[in-house]
Amino acid sequence: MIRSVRGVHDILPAEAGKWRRVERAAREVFEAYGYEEIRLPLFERTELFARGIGEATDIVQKEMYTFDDRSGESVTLRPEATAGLLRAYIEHGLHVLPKPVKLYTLGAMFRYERPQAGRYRQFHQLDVEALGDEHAALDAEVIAMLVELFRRLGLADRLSVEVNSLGDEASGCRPRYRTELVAYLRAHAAGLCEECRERAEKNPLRALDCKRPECRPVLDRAPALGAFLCADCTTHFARTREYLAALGVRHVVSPRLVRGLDYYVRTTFELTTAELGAQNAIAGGGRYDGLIKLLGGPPDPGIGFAVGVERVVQLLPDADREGSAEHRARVFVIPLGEAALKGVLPAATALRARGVAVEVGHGDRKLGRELERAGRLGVGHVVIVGEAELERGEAIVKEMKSGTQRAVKLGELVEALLALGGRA
RNA sequence: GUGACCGUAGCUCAAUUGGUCAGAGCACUGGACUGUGGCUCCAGGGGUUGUGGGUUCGAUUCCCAUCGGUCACCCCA
Repeated sequence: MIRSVRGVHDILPAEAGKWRRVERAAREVFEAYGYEEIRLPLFERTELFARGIGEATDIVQKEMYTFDDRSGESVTLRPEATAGLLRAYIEHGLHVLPKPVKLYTLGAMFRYERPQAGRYRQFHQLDVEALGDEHAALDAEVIAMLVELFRRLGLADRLSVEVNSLGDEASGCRPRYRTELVAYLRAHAAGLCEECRERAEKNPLRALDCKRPECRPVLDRAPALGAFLCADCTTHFARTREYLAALGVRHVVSPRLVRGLDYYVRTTFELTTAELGAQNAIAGGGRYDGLIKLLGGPPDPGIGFAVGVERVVQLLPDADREGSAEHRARVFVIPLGEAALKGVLPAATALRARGVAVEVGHGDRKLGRELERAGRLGVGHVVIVGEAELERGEAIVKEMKSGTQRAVKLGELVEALLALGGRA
């Protein structure tokens, strides 16, 4: 047997309904906020991710699906959507559109990682980016929209919203803080775990998020980023929070919220849940004002987020029997014998053309068996056509729930069933 | 990349210290019920016990390897 590749999963019909719910809700919410869909390639030149995500990040160093195509060019299955979306924004000159340019996309991403709860090699994200506008009101609107998505999915009260400001590379407040933090971590290396001592050199901000209790005393007294923010960043963050309050978005400031990608500046945010084990982040994003320029585009600011669809789906309750039958056949046609089958096919086709889902039996089974199948498929009505009915040019329409049935002329069958409408 | 636990029918799981132990329930197909269902009863199909080696008279059971699953670390959505 040929099995699927490690870390990838089939989404079977029983689960697909939940995915559709999530995707439908996302489209509705994003479009209500003025975002338009953009569809992007699943792979890009490796260089794009190396530059956009950061050479030093784990994603680029050890988690990318990278290979050479037949021309010898190195390409990579996208590990996230932002880099490719910005590439398209630059390549097609979308920056000439009225700002902010609001785009969303959804689909599969790939990372070569060891599978774990909520983390797979092919995973799916909803990705939203608002480009060319740095107003704090936009930061708040983006976060509010994300919360609205989860409210609509009935999950809002199982999530918490964390926000932080990382300062700015350009204004220098983040570099200043990083220098200070590294000095502090080195000075107190004795009180830190080995990993944190490494982080102090590699990625100092991430040390703040260490889960080991022995590191807490040192880390809790580390210099706080907030105190180092420049005047502009301080104001931007304060105003973002004011707008969030005005939008009614409850949130907590989490000084340790330091995202893993190099390009984030100023506002960062995350939606977390206590229900998914170690992979507790369900969505996250932030501002990346220098990234578009870094990728060769105009000096436009940007802010966006990604939602892990697998993690959202895990939080959704299983659809009940009614819900899962939503898209199944609503009418089950049971011909008895070959002649009846041929006689009823035109009506079935006509119904399908009118948007009614129809399942047609093959005419070679016992009526009782077919009714049993119809019952288990959960259809509302069955149409029975036997030889006797065929001779009279009729069919029997039976309502499954009540068991009542009546004869209908074959020529009037389509209209009769359509008239049953939603109750079918 | 590191570690822990796990791998028997499509699914959920049984199989006493290695000795008819390859089974049950659900699901599927057919029959009881010659054209009226969701119940019941009966029967059937389906497994080289993840794969490959090894120990043994004999391995689902013990050992090694490998592949996969799960969870955690690293990191991250």
